[in-house]
Amino acid sequence: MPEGHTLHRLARDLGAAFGGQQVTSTSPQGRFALGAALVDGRVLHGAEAYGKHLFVSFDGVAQVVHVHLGLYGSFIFGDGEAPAPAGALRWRLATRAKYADLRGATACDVLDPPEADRLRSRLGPDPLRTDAEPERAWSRIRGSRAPLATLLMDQSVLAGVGNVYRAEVLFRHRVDPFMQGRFLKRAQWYAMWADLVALMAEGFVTGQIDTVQPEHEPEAMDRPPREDAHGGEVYVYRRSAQPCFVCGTLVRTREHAGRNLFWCPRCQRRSRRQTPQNG
DNA sequence: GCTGTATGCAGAT
DNA sequence: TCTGCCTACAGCG
Repeated sequence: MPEGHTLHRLARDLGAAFGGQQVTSTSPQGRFALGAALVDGRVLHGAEAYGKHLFVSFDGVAQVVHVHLGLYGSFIFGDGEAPAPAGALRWRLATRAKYADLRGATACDVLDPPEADRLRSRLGPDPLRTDAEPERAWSRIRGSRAPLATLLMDQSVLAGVGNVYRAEVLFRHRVDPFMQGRFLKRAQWYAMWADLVALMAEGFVTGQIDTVQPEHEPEAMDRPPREDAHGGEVYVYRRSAQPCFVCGTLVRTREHAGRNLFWCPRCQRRSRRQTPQNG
């Protein structure tokens, strides 16, 4: 479930499991053989997330290992001796006591410091980082004719927000996903930012995306158990054609820039003042 | 066993 | 706007 909170959890877990320890680093699948060998036998110095990107550093090596999970990637942690590698195992970090297996990642490569800087500099502010500057995102949004649904998923505007948090934060602020960025008010943006900071911090702690306020929780009896990968209760994400928890209108979905977008057409109706002159 | 789907993104067109 | 890519799993026949 790789939105930003997942990567920050991963960074924390990698640091806790291997920080300050000498690790073996291998790529049984072979696709990351050179990179894995570069840090094999080194002491893992630390792991840090920027948006959906993970950077792992090692003592005595200037380069960092960069991981992006993409849609399918996962890091699985285990205790004890690692089992014999099976399937497409991109990267394995291990000590005698623990191991971590990376599969399916879009990116797992070695970056030298300038490359890592370049990557980080093209990312917008990350709500889970204390060094984030939400004004940078605002400066991109305020003049933009692109719809908010596009802007919130653009990692150069805002880093770490994915399809679930996008849908949920727009709903929680009753904002029409198709409204152009230039019609969003500054106060609205800062309220959404503060909300993302809080929601994603909670996601970081719990490992779930849970966005529904207690007063909107549906009756437990009426609710099928949720098996979705995001794990928590959400207002609109993947709830198409189900009644909105707030107004009962059926949640809508539409493909937008190659991704599924979900919203409540009543709660997130465009106000007259937000409507562009040309329609 | 096959098909569809998924919390993502880069590169080509 | 499109295609490709990486993996796992549910649902289906």
